[in-house]
Amino acid sequence: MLTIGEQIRKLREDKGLPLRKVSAELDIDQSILSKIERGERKASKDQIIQIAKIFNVDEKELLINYLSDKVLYELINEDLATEALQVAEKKIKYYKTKQ
Amino acid sequence: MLTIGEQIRKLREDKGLPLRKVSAELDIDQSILSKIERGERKASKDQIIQIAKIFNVDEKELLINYLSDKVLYELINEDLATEALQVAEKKIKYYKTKQ
DNA sequence: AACATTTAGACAAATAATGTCCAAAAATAA
DNA sequence: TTATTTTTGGACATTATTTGTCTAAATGTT
Repeated sequence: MLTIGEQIRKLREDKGLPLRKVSAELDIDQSILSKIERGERKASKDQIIQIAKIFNVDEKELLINYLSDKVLYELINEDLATEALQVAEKKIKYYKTKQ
Repeated sequence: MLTIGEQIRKLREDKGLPLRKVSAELDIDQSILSKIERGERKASKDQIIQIAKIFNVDEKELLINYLSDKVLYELINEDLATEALQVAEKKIKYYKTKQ
């Protein structure tokens, strides 16, 4: 189970690319990409989509990892995280059927 | 199934209190509380805890509703919301056992 | 009508997000 | 070891978001 940052680093290292190359494609400074990979900064949704393209991997899978990390980040310091997630699931289902 | 805002409004109206009174206790303008109740603004965690005290209701229950709403808000426009939530649950469990 | 309550929106201040740039540290190659 | 490349840390700037005040308009109540 990898964080989105770890997954990006793995994709990059598996191709033997330096931060410089990938960050150039993303049009951001390499230090930002370094921070994203180490979880010190968050990527944007657009950046994740671009990364999926760059490494030719399934966009959905990457986005799911990205989104679940965002949720994790929001709840990780909460005692009631598990309970909140379960209620969130019910709510999501409820509002999805409503739409 | 009420949003945290709807729940707060219900608590307040059941006691017949005007926004003015409750917002004074929370030390915010009444227009802010009005917006919180209608989901136009987000409350802070501290405000939720204070609201639980003001209305003498279970703090945990209110916090779970608050946190799940925050998650919902983050995912409601995402096609992959359900999938992300399920992965988030696995991750939470994983990181909880690690700690 | 008079009064109380709620809502809308312009505005301001504080905080968070997002990036650049450069130098230091670490890893790799010669 | 020295040189080179890559990665990381942090100061700084800019922009966006959050969080609030204030006032006036809208709505509800007596």
